[in-house]
Amino acid sequence: MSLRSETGNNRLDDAARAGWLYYIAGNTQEEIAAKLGVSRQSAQRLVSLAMSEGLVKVRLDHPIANCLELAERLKSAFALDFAEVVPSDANSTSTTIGVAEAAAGQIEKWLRSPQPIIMAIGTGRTLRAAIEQLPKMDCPQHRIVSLTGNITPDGSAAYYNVIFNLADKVKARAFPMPLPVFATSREERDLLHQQPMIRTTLDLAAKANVTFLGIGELNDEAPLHEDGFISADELKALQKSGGVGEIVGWSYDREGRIIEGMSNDRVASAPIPSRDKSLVIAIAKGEKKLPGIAGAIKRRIINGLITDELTAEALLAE
Amino acid sequence: MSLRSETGNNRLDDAARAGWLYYIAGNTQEEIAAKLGVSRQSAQRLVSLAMSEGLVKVRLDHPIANCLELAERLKSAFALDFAEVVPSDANSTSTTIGVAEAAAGQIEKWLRSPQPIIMAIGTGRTLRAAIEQLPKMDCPQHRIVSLTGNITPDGSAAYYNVIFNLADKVKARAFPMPLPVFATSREERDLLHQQPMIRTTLDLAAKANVTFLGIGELNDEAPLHEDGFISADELKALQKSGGVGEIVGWSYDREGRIIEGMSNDRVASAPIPSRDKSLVIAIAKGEKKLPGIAGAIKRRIINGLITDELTAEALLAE
DNA sequence: TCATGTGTTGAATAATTGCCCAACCGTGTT
DNA sequence: AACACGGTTGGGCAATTATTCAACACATGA
Repeated sequence: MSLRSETGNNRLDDAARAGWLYYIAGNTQEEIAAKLGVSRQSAQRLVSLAMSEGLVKVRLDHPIANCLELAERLKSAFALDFAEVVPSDANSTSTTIGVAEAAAGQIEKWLRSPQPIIMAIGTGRTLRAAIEQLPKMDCPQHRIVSLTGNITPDGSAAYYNVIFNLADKVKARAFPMPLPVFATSREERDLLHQQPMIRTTLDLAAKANVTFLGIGELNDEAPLHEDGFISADELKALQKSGGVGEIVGWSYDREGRIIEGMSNDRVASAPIPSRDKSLVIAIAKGEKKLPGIAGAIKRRIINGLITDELTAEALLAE
Repeated sequence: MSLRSETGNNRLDDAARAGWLYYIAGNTQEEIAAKLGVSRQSAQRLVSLAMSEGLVKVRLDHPIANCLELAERLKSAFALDFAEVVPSDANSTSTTIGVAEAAAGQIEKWLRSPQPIIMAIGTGRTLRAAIEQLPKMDCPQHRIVSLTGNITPDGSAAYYNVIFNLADKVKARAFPMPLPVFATSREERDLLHQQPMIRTTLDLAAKANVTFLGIGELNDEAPLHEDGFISADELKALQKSGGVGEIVGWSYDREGRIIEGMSNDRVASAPIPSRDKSLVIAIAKGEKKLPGIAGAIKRRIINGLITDELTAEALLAE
């Protein structure tokens, strides 16, 4: 089917072909090998390549009773407007597996709307994993706005700022914030926010219909620190003031109170959109994020949550 | 009743859970069995249940996926024994790009067979482009037979008769038809076909294991006319009789019926090999050829097709 | 009560898949 | 020319998954 000696692009093509024959047409790898004219081992490699390159996307479409029930209980216990709970895999240490797929499902659902919507996007590893699960789409009617700056302290683009990936994949208009994630001072931040272009983006963010964001922990592996946005001293200070979690850079304590001063004075992120007029959905799971999630839902910093069974149970046990 | 439906629900629940652990979390069935507290076999059954019940949805996010699906649909809609669809490039006006490479791949695959085969070859621009894509090979075990004469009305070799190019490239024995493409009359054609050497070639063609050929349109740019095989008047007459396409010189209408009389009386080509006992694969794409392709598959003048996405969709839309 | 049909189970086994390794190929460097 | 290197290939084998089969549970209706 394919000639030898061709480029890497062709390799992905073959991988897609193999993946299709395997996962959709149900061929064995031996049959695929025959059809593609390669050895069985190569067919196996192509199939696994299709998977590892994310060409193949698996989604599970069934409301598992326990998860549904947990979601309902979460909604009623914390006055959430939206909750989704996915099964837990006790052994897995991944902080994204499962919730990323579920988040992708939700994001896709919103984007399928023919009515134009404004979707605000936070940042983080979980969100990035979710975006990766999204299929290619064509949604020119929607606008996607970033809640955070996209420039790191060293001047490079922030890796976990995923608005470009998202807008690219779904062909929607993107409104990034061409700002550092943190300004050097409150004054600079306020000044930056005065700029007309930034103003427009901030206004757009405030009008978002739905927001998807992650929750960062503020323990010693806080992503805010690991990614170089705040110093070790600042992290310590935040912890001392009771900081347990962080959303688009805004740190808060276990009661969900935004901490006054410190790094919060410098966050250049947009304010989190209204939880009265729109859905603000956090995607987060895991024991380490528990205090952060608990704080965020307590004061309705968010009003929607995608998490897993274990986390849901822990939240309800409090 | 409630008990029954409850157990059924639980079973599906477990299936969903097992499917989730398997496809999303990447557990082995043994791990799943341990987590769900069932035997490994039961876990396997749950996983396969999740799949067969459609709980698990697999998607392939790559342009090739659509092509493979279209190929399957073509096969089932038109009872084809073979179909391949390549991605369309809407910008390109080439009538060969993509399909030529795919055809080359198929031809190569057949030629790689260690068992001796007989391959019949039609004529045309698309086929020529396909042959050009072929790598050099060494296939003395195979025989390649031309379905058409190789002499133009002016006595020169027909340019789009590609059997020599092909046989040369793959070092197989070639059986051309040392005849004009069209005789001057039915009587002459029949007489020519009586010649022992031609007889042998015709017999060989009838025994072909696989045939590759192109489809010519019968609009005002009909290659049959442009290459000087039929006059403008003859073309008009064919069009008037409903002619929409032509295969190795045989003209047919939109129902795939070979047109009686006219140029068909003079075609010196071999009959198209059996579609019951062998594969007859046409390589054709493009809007202009659409009626020709549609007619040919309708009556199974061919039982295999290599085309592109747009053409495949148009064929299926009829 | 008992045959009967339906559906589930685990053991055994067959089929398929995943992985390691040595060999090989093309490329660039000394 | 010799050589190292990154990447690919197919053989061999171990792990995993699918299927078959006999046994069994259980509801149903005679």
